[in-house]
Amino acid sequence: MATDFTVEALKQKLQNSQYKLTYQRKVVLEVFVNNPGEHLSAEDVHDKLKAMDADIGLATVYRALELLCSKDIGILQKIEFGDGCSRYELNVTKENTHQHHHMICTNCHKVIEFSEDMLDDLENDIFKKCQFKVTDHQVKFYGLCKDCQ
Amino acid sequence: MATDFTVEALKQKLQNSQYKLTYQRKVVLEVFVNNPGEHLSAEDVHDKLKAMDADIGLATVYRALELLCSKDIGILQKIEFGDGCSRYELNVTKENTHQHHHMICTNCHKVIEFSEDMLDDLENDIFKKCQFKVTDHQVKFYGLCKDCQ
DNA sequence: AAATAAATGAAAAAAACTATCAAAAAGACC
DNA sequence: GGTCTTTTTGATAGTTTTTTTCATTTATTT
Repeated sequence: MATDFTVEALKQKLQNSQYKLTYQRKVVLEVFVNNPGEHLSAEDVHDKLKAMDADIGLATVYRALELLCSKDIGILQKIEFGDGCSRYELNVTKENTHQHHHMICTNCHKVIEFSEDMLDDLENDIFKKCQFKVTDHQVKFYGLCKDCQ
Repeated sequence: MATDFTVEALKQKLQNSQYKLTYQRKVVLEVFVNNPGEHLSAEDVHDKLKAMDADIGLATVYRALELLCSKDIGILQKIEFGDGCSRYELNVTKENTHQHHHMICTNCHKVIEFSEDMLDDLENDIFKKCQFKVTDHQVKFYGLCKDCQ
């Protein structure tokens, strides 16, 4: 069951939790669908919307991002790269699907994705040793990309 | 070769890069040595210093934290837990040493450490597939701690 | 001890985000 | 369709964290 990023799916999820499907929420999702693989800040989303003649308020962008990241909706995922602002991307995590990791080049600051997970052993180990039930994880690798070595 | 958090080691590293050993940098390091396992924000460090009668400027705390985290010094490590501020801890990462991971309870927001690494296979795989040379990593697990399940 | 280069403190400024509240829009009901 | 109720939005002000500025102080070199 791959995650579905259509407006229909959004509408469904919103209605399941008593939220309304608004133009603003729709176009925020659109920005992510139209810019796959990018890690956008609230400001980035706001700018891209302006460029596509959908000039919605910045506060609304923040509110939409928060909602789309919430446990209820879960269409987006928030990531911290330590560059002073939160960034967001489509949430491709699902029970049976593997998660991807981020590799950050410490020289050119490019962010590359790595789509294998391989953390199942570690998560099982954590549960055995600490009784901590892992539901999600975020992994960042720092190092030198192909071009910067 | 375990990392050494003495003032002598700090002095050495600073001098290697033309930095000066100041009282302020010394006491910032001291706070971390005296509070092992804690993830302190700049504000936290500033407060703890005030409490030990070393009331240095907050801007200086920020500057010391940045320097101690830099590649040149590398005595501290910056972590983002997504709670609105950057946090810092002693950097225990070293070539042959295993890194620890953070587990964050999504219910009570407690942060627990897990001291096994187990990412060598994944890092080797990354190098084979992407020619990305990993030098460091940061792993965060989200889930429910023992008390919150 | 004097010179010089770097670091500090205090305050202002910047940046990212959040709260407020009146006006507008969405969905429900007839 | 139109009306009602509740949610959402936009604009702005406010908060919080972090950075910059610049005159003064401190560390190291000579």
